[in-house]
Amino acid sequence: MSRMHNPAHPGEVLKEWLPEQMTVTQAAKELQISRVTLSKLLNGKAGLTAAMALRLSAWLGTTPDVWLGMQTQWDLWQAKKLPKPDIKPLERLQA
Amino acid sequence: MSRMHNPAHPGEVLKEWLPEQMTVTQAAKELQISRVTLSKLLNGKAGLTAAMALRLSAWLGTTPDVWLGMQTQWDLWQAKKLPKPDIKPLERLQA
DNA sequence: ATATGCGTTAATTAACTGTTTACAATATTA
DNA sequence: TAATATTGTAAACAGTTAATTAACGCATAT
Repeated sequence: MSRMHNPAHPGEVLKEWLPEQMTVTQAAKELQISRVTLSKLLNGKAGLTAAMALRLSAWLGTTPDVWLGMQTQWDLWQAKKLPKPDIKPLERLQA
Repeated sequence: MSRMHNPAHPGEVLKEWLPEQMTVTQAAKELQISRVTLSKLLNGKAGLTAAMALRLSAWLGTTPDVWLGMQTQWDLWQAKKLPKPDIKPLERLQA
């Protein structure tokens, strides 16, 4: 019953972690990635990879799992929107 | 302190869910994917996608999160093996 | 021998991340 | 006002990956 609502894109959440006066350019520099890559992530134009999760955790002092987990939930939500194949549950002999 | 050891590839775990006499060909048919796709997954030659997690959950009666979570842990483990950039923790004013 | 079924590999396609470069629009500052 | 900085976006490129179909080697059965 949990996770019923459209999960936020990890980039949206990341925005809230950036200090008020920190520019995207500066943040990208500290994360040692290109400004374009960070911009796309922040604006939901790219996914959050495992490598990026490690960078964020090192920078922000979180666990990488948090970030990657957000991406996972996002991916699942997107996948659920697609037409689903009609898969018959596996018949187990003697449940 | 958890997840210290090399996590199993989701395909390895999936193997244990297949009934003894079930062939890869038959399982692929029920999952409505090609036999090649399933074979590669089972042998760790491909990752477990969100769409696949939904198929598996429909077929095996689990949550999709379980499968996708395994892939997440696997991805993280692999990413940790790569050379990591030296990222300085973000200086927060007044922690 | 012939055919059928099985699992894996090969080749191809499509999609995606990340980079650099470039450009337009908007802010900031001198 | 004029110069500078920032941002979002796009194009082009390289590298990776999932998925498909075709093809291969191997086994088993007819």
